[in-house]
Amino acid sequence: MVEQEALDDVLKALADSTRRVMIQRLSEGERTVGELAEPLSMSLAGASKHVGVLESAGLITRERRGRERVCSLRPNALRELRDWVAHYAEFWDSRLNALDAALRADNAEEDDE
Amino acid sequence: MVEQEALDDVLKALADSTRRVMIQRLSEGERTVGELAEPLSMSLAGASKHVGVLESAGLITRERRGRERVCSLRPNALRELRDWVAHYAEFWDSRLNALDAALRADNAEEDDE
DNA sequence: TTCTTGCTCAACCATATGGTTGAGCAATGG
DNA sequence: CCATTGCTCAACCATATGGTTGAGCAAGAA
Repeated sequence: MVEQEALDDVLKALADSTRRVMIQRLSEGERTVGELAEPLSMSLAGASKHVGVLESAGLITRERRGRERVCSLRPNALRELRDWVAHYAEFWDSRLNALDAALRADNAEEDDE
Repeated sequence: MVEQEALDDVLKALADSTRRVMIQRLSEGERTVGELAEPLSMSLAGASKHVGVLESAGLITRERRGRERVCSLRPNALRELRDWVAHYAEFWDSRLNALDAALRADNAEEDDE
């Protein structure tokens, strides 16, 4: 059902704030590797590695265009993650609702604040 | 707004299939560390470390009960992750819809299959 | 008390990860 | 042609991660 391997790669790729910043920027539109690297206080080669991680996780694509490499988000790679999280978020929500109810009950009892 | 540090910990914790299995089992109910370790072809100490990672990411709690440590999921730690994913899933979905539309258009043209 | 169970902790090891630099290639500009 | 720009690759380094074993503590059983 769920391809655990792919989910692993996606989660590992996202578990780094540098790469999440890249995803953020790419959600605004295409960016070259250089553009992604620019605000990052890191060498270009370092940024390029991060791009590589995102690419092999299937989260983005890198396309040669002249001498630049243009990156764009790949819709659909996050699907699996979304489904996974949604599954547990459901569970979480029901727990939260139970918690809320309990807290409301407590507050009603105490009749304070 | 979003606590990047916490999100980092949550994503790192989940980016390991062993720990996701633990989450899965815990979603069915409380489990002791030993119970979580049992199906894992790994030493108890190893499993205990994984439990520690989940705990310090805020995803579960570990409570001493007699000589056992009982683990349970902590509702609400996944909230931030869910929100993050939901944000991008929205983006992803709109892209996917565009893709679907494009594909439908292609199929209509080809009028095949 | 003594033995056993359930677990944690510390030390250690191998490999993965995140970063660097330096070399070098391919495309564009002079 | 040659220089410059945009990037990748390989080598290297430090630290983090995932696992092991062995010691040991705390609680329950005998």
